[in-house]
Amino acid sequence: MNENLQTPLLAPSVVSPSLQSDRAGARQAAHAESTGNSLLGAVPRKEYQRLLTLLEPVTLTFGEVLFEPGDAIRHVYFPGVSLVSLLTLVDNHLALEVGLVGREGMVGIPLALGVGVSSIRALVQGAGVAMRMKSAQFLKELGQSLPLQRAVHRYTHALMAQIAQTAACNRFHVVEERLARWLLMTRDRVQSNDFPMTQEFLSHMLGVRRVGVTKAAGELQKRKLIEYSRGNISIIDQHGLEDAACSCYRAVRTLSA
Amino acid sequence: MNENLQTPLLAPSVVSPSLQSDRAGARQAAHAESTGNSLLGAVPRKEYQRLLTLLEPVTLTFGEVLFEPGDAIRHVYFPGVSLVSLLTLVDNHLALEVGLVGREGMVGIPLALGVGVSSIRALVQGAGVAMRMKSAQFLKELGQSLPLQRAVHRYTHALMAQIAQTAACNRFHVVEERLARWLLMTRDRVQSNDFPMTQEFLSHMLGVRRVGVTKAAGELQKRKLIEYSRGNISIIDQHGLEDAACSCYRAVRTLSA
DNA sequence: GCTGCTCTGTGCGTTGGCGTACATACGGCG
DNA sequence: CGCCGTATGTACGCCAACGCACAGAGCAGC
Repeated sequence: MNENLQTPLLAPSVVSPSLQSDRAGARQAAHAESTGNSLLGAVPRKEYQRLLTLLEPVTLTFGEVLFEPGDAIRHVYFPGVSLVSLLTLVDNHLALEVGLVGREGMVGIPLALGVGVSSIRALVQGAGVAMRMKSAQFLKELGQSLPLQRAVHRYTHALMAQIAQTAACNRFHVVEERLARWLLMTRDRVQSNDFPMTQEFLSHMLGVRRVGVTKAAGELQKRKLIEYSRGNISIIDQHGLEDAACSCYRAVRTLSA
Repeated sequence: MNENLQTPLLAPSVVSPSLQSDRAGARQAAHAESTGNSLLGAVPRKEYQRLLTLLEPVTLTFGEVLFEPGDAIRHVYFPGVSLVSLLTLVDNHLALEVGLVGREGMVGIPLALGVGVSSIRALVQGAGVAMRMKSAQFLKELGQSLPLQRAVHRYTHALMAQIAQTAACNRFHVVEERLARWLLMTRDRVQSNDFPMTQEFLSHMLGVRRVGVTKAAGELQKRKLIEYSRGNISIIDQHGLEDAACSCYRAVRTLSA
């Protein structure tokens, strides 16, 4: 697999007006800035401060695998400016992304459901910072903090909805629509209009051939919705891209709001 | 849509030896017999008795919709000898099954995650009996009973895994393999080798054309794995069918165990 | 400035599933 | 017994995506 995506995804110094008006932005409490994670940001300041003492900042590097199917979950991760893909493996070699976790969520949901073993692969797809907590401590905190429990449960539901929507999307929509959707979802999570991303990598996420991505991306570029070259993609027409994406994009965003 | 499936799915008077040795059977507590639901069966007898007083037996009829996307969840359902499909809708007309709930689970998981609105359609696919509880009472019980909470959480995880696996399955496997898998999963839940089922209906579950099902089912019949005629399907070679199914069948069964 | 690697683009033939249309077969009901 | 509705089967052209193979193109390092 290529390794050219190890460059961290940097938060843009200037956030576009349209991003600021996004629901995700509105939901994020001000005190979340020290972690960058808005799920943690949803708990009251006092408890948040306590959680902070248990959280360890880590740098996630591109291609890093947090869990494989069958692995014990040792830590839960709260991405800041980083991005983690949840992949289902099938037949021991094919992979398909079923979920995308950024600052709005956490990695390690099964633990919150009393299951200590991952059934999917969690792959770092955008390098950057995250906070993590030992599983045992997380469980303890979860038992003591109702707000944390609520936030985690709420996110669990959003993730389930996302996975279900993705399932249907993969069945009914063509590559070009799905690619557009994926780029938009990634953009929402890294809050930047350009990010490192090869077609090879995209092909694994979408579960198609690399040439399928080449064709779809070429078409989007021809229509002046995106630009890309050698592992970097820029969204240049967000609204146009939303029109090019399937309805699943707006559907999932509504559910997560 | 056809209506010939309103015949209740009857539990066979004689359960085959292979079914008895299934993990699902082993997990089911004896006192669950009054509801037929093994999720409820996982809570201790004492609490179970209390839950019983709050549960109302209902008969689910084929084609009945328990929730549509956006609906408030008024009751949670614990199927006995009945079967509920969870469908994701896309573009307002296409539907795809992402989950299948039988006696091993419950319908209305979002409620347990603090979300009172369904994001999917829950469609009765096999008529029969179920128990239901008012949402408010369910939430109250959930807050008071750790064993119930554990059982629900555990099932939530299994359902998520099932949905994720289904997503990949729909992407990578051909209709014939998916059909075989679906028949086996249904069999596990109704605990019978034959059940009413039209190809038209199957096509909606698998998200393919009816003729696609005709072709795949014809092939399976030619190979003497199943038999069918006018809305009834019989599995005549379970092991052969398991070989014909994709690996997802065994994968999901392992996860749910 | 050349070499080498990675990323991207193109060109086959193949295929699984699609949309549509129509043809047969079973079974209940009058 | 014959009719009719539903279930199932067959046929045809079409297309998105497949697997495979190889050709340019940009960037890095020596």
